[in-house]
Amino acid sequence: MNGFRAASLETILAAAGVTKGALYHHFGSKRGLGYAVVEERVKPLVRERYINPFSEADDPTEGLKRMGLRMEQELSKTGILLLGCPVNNLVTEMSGVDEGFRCRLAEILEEWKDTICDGLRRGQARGLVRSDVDAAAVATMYVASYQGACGFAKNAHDIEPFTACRKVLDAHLESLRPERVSGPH
Amino acid sequence: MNGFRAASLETILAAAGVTKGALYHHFGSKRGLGYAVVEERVKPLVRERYINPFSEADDPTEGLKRMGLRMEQELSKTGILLLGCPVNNLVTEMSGVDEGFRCRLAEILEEWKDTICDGLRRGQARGLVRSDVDAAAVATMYVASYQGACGFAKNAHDIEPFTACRKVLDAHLESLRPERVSGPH
DNA sequence: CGCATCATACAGACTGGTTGGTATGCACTC
DNA sequence: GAGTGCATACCAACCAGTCTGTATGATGCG
Repeated sequence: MNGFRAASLETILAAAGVTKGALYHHFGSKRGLGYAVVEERVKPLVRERYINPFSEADDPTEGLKRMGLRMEQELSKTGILLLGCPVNNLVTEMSGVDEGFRCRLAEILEEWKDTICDGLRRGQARGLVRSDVDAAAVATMYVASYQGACGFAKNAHDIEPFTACRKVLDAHLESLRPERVSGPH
Repeated sequence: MNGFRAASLETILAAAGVTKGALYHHFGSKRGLGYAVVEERVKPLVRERYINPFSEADDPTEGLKRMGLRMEQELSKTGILLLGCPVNNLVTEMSGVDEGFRCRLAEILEEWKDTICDGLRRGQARGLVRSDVDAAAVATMYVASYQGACGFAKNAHDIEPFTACRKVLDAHLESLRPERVSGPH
């Protein structure tokens, strides 16, 4: 809710039930704790919740649709909508002021994008996706759009903008499918 | 760079060349200054730079393309990329902790979305846009996607993700055009 | 006109509270 | 007894906001 910098260390300590000594013994600084959270919590979370399920999907088109749906379900949980996407939050707050955060977040976004890109390319090879689509660009667009949609919904205090965005993106995915080469319309 | 809360009042004061007395005389609080900035700077900026040019465009499809291009040009100016989109920045930082900010930002996003929505509907009436597209949803998606693309590019320290995103969105716009009813392929 | 009165528009020192970080000390293990 | 893992008191820095003082200009009045 408060972001990294406005979050009081004392509050974090109290919530975690540890003392300042323990924290500085293990992490060295507030920043060190932040890095660890990104590496050991946020990154695995994105992997497990969005990246891996997409990788395992048979059809990248369906995989992307399910990714959007999954995110919407997550945001629909009580309280989560108001918190927003942790990646988007940290990107906005920290990428301009701390290289350590920026690089760690870039790793997450890149891995996310690359996985989608690979999936689309495999889809192209198997004739599930039109061969003239720029897989990398589409992958970038999907990651960016869903980040933006999270922000929009967060500010609206309403999941509706996210849903609207997802529907348009789902429709767009259909337009990436190859047209039937033969057969009746 | 620092966001609203981490920005020191003293620094703002020094940069603006005014004193604390003057600020508190006119704005009452730091928050009051923030509200004024959103209302009197950010909102007009979004209007003049993105909303109005789109309204004046003849073809909503072309209008949206130019909107993306305009945003990309803006982000390409030295230093701006690292700052990111002020609307996106404030949404992420403030919408969860301050209703005043949230409402003012929601006004901007809504006006932006509504203008695009109206443009698309007029386009539909004139046969420039397929009648089966959900204008409101598409409008929401465009605003959200460009916000997200700004964040992605900001974190990458590179305009490329924005460009990629814009190209896919431009291609998507073409798919919103009605298919030719008659004539040779 | 000349002077008093008052409101506005600041200037800047000051304050109470909070922050991240540190120094010291203690318990426990090897 | 040396080292590790922590607890806690403490600190300097910084913050938004307040308070007092003052310069300036308008207004009223004799």
